[in-house]
Amino acid sequence: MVRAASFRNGIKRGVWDEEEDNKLRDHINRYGHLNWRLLPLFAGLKRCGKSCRLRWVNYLKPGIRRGNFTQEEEHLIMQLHNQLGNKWSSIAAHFPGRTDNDIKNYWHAHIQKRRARHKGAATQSSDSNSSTITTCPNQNTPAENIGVFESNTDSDFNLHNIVEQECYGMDENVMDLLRDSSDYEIGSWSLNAAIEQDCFNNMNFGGEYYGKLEI
DNA sequence: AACACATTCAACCGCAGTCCC
DNA sequence: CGGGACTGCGGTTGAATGTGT
Repeated sequence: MVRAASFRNGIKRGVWDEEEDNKLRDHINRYGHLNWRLLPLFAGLKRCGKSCRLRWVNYLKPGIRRGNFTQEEEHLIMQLHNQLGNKWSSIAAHFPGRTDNDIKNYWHAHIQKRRARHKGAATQSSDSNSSTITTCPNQNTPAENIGVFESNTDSDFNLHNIVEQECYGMDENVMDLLRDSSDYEIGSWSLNAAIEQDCFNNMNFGGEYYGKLEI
């Protein structure tokens, strides 16, 4: 899963081995990293400074947290991404121990792909689904009233359909939040949860797209 | 078992911003 | 002010690993 080690102009590239990690860790623990360009020279590494910095920042620095992201973390990533865009370092600042690279990878590997899947499914389902939604968009409804959501769970119309059909110009991140809800098929709980998390307010979601949702 | 395709994630690349002379 | 050196960031790559056929 890593690039094979190779040399170019005397500089080693690719995967780091344990000995290199130890050299880098020991050197920084002793002397710090005031100058990344000169650091490999003094640490006895055949790497460029950039590579050393990346290795330290993403993997060797104490306190780095690895492993799976929790659902809460994923939701927060989506919220922050909506606010900040692809400012991975700013997003990572909200996750102690997580690196921007980790979050960026997670975003591309999980969240974006899931969206693509959902979009594909939405196209298919909307073709065969004859349900219609009546909304009152553009009512300039205050944000605190946005969450009004009336759902008849006996009908075949539920949050799933709303989200998958993307009928409201709904923000992608909000849709992801709703999709992830355990009672996605019913919807009311997850919408409330999203409201509780201030998703709508934070995402410039209020008023512009939603009035009262009537189904 | 063997192959093909998909996924993951560590690492590289290029660019922009900052600092210093 | 201009230019070079350096750092940090975001986009992208590519090889190992996983999964399906």
